[in-house]
Parts: sequence; structure tokens; C-alpha cells
Amino acid sequence: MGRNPCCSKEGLNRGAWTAHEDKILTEYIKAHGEGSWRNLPKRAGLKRCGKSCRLRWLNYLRPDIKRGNISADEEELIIRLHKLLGNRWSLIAGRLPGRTDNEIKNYWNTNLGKKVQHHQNPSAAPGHNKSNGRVTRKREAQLATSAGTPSSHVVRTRAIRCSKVFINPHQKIEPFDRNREAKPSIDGECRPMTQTSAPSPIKALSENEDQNVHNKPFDFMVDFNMGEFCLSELLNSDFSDLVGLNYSNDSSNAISPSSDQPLIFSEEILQDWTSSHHAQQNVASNPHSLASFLDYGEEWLAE
DNA sequence: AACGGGCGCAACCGCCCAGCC
DNA sequence: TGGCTGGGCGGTTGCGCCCGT
Repeated sequence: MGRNPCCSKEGLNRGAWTAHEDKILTEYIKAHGEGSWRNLPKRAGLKRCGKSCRLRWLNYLRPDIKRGNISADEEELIIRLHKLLGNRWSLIAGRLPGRTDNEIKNYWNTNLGKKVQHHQNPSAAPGHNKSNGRVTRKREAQLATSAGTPSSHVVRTRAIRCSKVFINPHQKIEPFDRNREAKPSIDGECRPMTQTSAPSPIKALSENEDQNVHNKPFDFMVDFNMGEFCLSELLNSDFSDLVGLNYSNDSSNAISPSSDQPLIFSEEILQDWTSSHHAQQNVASNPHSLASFLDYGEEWLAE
């Protein structure tokens, strides 16, 4: 393409990192901190590409890295988050303290992808395909990653930084206008809420609930700090499919709206969740909080 | 013991986006 | 406003270990 490589590849080491290189990188970052990856190798005296250094640090050398032994809880959370977010490994990793996107991606490709695929289509169990071989297996993993999982209900965030969702306590909650609000915006982007502009992403179920909302204290700011996580899209996404491990394509679910009929979360539901789960805290730092949110959606749907 | 396939994981690649000038 | 750069992300590849034959 018309872009220069991030660094000259001539004379640079490639492949596996040696213990000596790891030591140099670790000590340099401890002394100077992260950042300026492009210049880091030269300054640290490493014959590596800056991106390579960054990757090595983030995925392997960082002191807070948790490696291996992914627990059942983490596994379940990964599955749920993947269902919700799709292949947004960095987002998923952000909800699993100490886990890296690379690790989760690998774990998905090698374990969970197969599991979920098996869940969807038991006849396509691993080993069922006799035309085995590395390429075939890899291709299977790719399919599981890119297209094998149901993506129609995945929240696509398109790298929109939507770090704060501010609900104006004095803003009148307008009756839901399906035509107008079916999509967050024309280009599908999620924009930060402000006090004066965008309408609340959370819509009242009815005028009565609207009244209830006004009778209750309603003042919260959800600092998701989830970066790319768009609350409005999350709330308008198809929760009946998002929650749980329901990977079936069972269309008989009476609650399941069509893709162009987003679920509507009432103020009460969200308020209840946010108050009971201390939404003012950073949700991103607490994976269980998000998981409980998913659970909450499940409970609500069961009603 | 030798060989080959399967598998897991670290690392690389190419693209995209935000921020800066 | 547009170009450039740094940083981040998801997809892909290659290597080495393990295990069955």
C-alpha cells in the first residue's frame, strides 16, 4: 500500500524473543515507561521493530499478566462477551484483568470456537471432518472466528470512542420513536451523550414508566471507560440472543425481536441495575459487573 | 526410535483511527 | 483541511512440542 512500514526491517531480529532481549525491554520500560514504541528499540538497544517490542511487552512481559489456567468463570465470560462483541478481542480482554487480547483470541480459536461450534451444530464436532490436516483445522478456526459465529446481533463498535454516557436528569424522556431511533445514527456511530444534544439512548417503555422515571431520583453517569463500548448499541441490541449461552438459531423465541426492532430497556431496568451494581464505578475494571448486567438482561427477558 | 500430524501459542502483518501540526 | 505519525486491533502464520502410529 502507499504506506511506509512502521520501521525498516533491515538488520532487525525477527521471530522468538530471547531472554536477553526480554530483559533489555523490561528494564527499559521500567526505567522510562511505555510509549514511543517506534523509538524504543533504538534507545533501548534492541534490534527489533517498535511494534514487535510493544507486542512483546503487552502480551508477555507486562508484570500484571495472568497466563494460562483460564477459569470456568472467565471462559463463560469470554463466551458471553464474544457473543456480545464479536471478535473484539481487545474489548473482551479489557473485561478480564490480566488477560491479553492475543491470549483470548488464541484461546477462542483453539478451545471455545470449537465448543461453540459444537454447541451450534453437534454434527460438526471436532474430529468429525475426516479430511483433517493443519490447513483444514486452521481454516475451521478461521471460519469459527470470522463467520462461524452468529454475527448479526453482535455489537459493532467500529472503534468509536464512547467513554462516557451521561444521562441528563432533567432531560425529558421522549416517547420512543422506533423509526427515528432504530439506529443510533445514520452512520451507525455511537456518540457521547451530552446534556444538550443527543437524546437519551435509553427509552422509556411507556408513558407510565416515563412518569415513574420523573418521580424517582435519576442521576447517574456511567463512566464505562470501556472506550469503544457503545452503551446505546448494547442496550438496543438483541439481548435475547446476547445473553446466556444460547447459540442456537431458535427463532421461536417469542421475545426475540427482529434485527431492525431493537429491544428497549426501560429506565427502571437500567436504573435498577446501575444502582444495584454501583454503576458509578468503572464497569470495565469489574468484569463481573458486566457479566451481571448480561445476567440482568437474561432475568428481564425471562419475565 | 523415527516419523508425521495435530495443536497451542508467540509473533508478524496489514489496516485503521486518533491526534497533532 | 489534509497529511503524517504513533498506536492499536484483528487476522494470519510459523515454530516447537506432544502424541499416536
